[in-house]
Amino acid sequence: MMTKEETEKFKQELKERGYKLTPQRRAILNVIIENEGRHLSPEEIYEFVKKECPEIGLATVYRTVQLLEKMGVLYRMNFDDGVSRYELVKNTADHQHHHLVCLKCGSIEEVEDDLLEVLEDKIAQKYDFFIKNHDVKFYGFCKKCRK
Amino acid sequence: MMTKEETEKFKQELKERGYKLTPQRRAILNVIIENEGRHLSPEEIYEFVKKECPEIGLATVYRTVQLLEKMGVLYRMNFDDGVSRYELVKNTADHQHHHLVCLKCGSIEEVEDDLLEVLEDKIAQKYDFFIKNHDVKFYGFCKKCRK
DNA sequence: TTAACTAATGAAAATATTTTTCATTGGGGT
DNA sequence: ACCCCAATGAAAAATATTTTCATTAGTTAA
Ligand SMILES: [Zn+2]
Ligand SMILES: [Zn+2]
Ligand SMILES: [Zn+2]
Ligand SMILES: [Zn+2]
Repeated sequence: MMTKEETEKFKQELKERGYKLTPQRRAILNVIIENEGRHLSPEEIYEFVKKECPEIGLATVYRTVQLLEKMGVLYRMNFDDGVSRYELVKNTADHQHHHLVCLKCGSIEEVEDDLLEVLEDKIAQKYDFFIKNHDVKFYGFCKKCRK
Repeated sequence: MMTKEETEKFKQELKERGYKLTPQRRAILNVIIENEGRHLSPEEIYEFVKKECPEIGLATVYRTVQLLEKMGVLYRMNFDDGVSRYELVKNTADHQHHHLVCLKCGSIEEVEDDLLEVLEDKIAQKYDFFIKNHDVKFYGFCKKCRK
């Protein structure tokens, strides 16, 4: 659950862009914060948020995650399972972290280490391409599934 | 256009798995080969292949690219533009190459250098995860769009 | 506090991509 | 040439997402 100060900060950020703080938006952001690390889909967020906000519509969830993405609060990701998934942007790192996707059990693990500076510098030079962010997934088999 | 030998090889690979060589499959693979580097979607493949095979159905294109993916001939990729895109698996490298995606013009450039061995070794150790392949996209601005 | 303005909402319809169904065709082995 | 069953095209269905629209409700300023 967001603290009063966090809610106030969120309200401010919305206001700056001409948006309003609604109970639905607060509830959706709460669900995402409370499930940090889970990479929820709109449908999954909807199921959680209905507990708090039973009258909410799925379209509002879609609209809100898109809004939060535009505001830089969320990242949208695609793990090739047919749905978009969202996670909080960590303001500690300027680039998105990497993901380990298990081909057997589908688990998604986060990788702290970035370690792409060398490669990115090389690419920037060789291809004359300014890199703003990256999307790095490693597919393979997790510890559990290799036993 | 595939040579007679390439077609024969394709037919063999199909046969090994109990599949048949149809004019549709040949035409679809031809389109993909002739557009190497273009990352075509099923709909785009369909438009090309209709010139050769006007009676073909879109469902056959979908079925065929999935078959070719299962056979290890194609990779399916997602550039977040709402469609799947396919490209030939290059049998020179064991891992898929990286892509530079321009956030302005949408162009997709391929990166020869892999340079992920160090990172992958580190991940394999630290996270006890066996890496089979990766999906690496760099988002940013291409040379042309930075002018 | 109230009134006014307009953004946001829920429900339903629409859209877009992909998959499935099913009757028919045709590849490939005999 | 014949048979078997995999493959096909067309249409329907399934799935995820977006849009429409009438109504509700934040926010601001009188
Ligand atoms: Zn696993
Ligand atoms: Zn993550
Ligand atoms: Zn560009
Ligand atoms: Zn490529």
